[in-house]
Amino acid sequence: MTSTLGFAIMAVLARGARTGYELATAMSRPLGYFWTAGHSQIHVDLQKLLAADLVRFEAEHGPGPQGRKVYHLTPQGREALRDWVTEPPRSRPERDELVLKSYASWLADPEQVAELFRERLAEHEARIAEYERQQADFEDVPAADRPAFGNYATLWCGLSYERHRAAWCRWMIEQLGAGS
Amino acid sequence: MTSTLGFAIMAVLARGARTGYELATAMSRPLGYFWTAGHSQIHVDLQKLLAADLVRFEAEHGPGPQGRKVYHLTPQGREALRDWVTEPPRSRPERDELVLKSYASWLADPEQVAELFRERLAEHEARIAEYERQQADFEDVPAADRPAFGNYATLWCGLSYERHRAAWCRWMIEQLGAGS
DNA sequence: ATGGGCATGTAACGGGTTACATGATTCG
DNA sequence: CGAATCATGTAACCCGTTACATGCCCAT
Repeated sequence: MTSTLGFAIMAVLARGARTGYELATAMSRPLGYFWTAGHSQIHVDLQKLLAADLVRFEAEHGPGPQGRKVYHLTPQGREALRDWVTEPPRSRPERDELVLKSYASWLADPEQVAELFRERLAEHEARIAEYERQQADFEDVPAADRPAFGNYATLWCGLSYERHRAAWCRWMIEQLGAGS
Repeated sequence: MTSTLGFAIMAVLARGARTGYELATAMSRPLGYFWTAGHSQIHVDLQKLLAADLVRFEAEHGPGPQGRKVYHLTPQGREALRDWVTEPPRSRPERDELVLKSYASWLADPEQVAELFRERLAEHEARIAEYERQQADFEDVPAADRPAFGNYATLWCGLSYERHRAAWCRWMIEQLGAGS
């Protein structure tokens, strides 16, 4: 059974061949906002994909103890990825530390809690500005059958998420100030 | 080092003494939208909290092979929880399978992808209706030093999140239909 | 020549899920 | 008396993080 990370790797590979190292940088923060992985896990999963013949690699002479390995999707890999896209996602449990903190916030000093949320708000606002810049680089919404559509769709979601988060932070700050 | 689940347990215990079983039901879906855990993990973590003297229990004669154990926070536990609230959250990596699917959606049949998002949209709309009902049960926003404030804050966040998600689903469905 | 970036991997560990194991109480 | 619910716990396994280990290539 291919893990979700396996599909994430294949989703990147569907846009072009990469080394494990390049996959790791593409999937590290702050890029790749929706699936992150360290290089160790990527190498492990690449070997599983290799065993299932969903990816293959061209060995190249280059840096590293074993040289470069440029991975690409096999036709089966592309097919498996396409089939996976339309399957309903297995829902992962929501785990949000900041929401948990808000749940216990009544115990703490409101001013300190407000400070915590002011810091988060600044982060969200910075990300909103960055995503808006990225969105402005698109002249139009790409057509749904072009790879760029995937980029645009995730960007739209990320922007919407950050705005929702920022709004919540503002509401929290307001509430915490109102009691004084 | 207390795990985040440890703090989640303490956050529930701060509202009143519970058994491990009651903690597990309180932290299972669909309740407890922001931190879930199975009973096995809860028992493991309760033993760690016990070792750190952050919680204690009263043994009661009752059901179960070892009887009931009603856990409550110790003063140190309450203090640790209060201190933790105002510490910045260690950010967990964003991992969102649906966003990943949207990133690879250009590979698949638009109508099938649209169907996937219509199903998700229906789920979000159902949750919005439920959360709105719960929100209506509050007459006012509770004061920031009352436990109910924590409930209201998480509910606010959950509602805002579901609306953002629903909006994204609607946008996706629209885009996927536009190409025909 | 040496330091930083490129590059591939393994090992140890922690947290979480699922399955397994056990048994008391309560209600019909 | 049997089933559902309440209740506690262990074991196997998976996934991910962090740390460790190695070594090439290129620019200064």
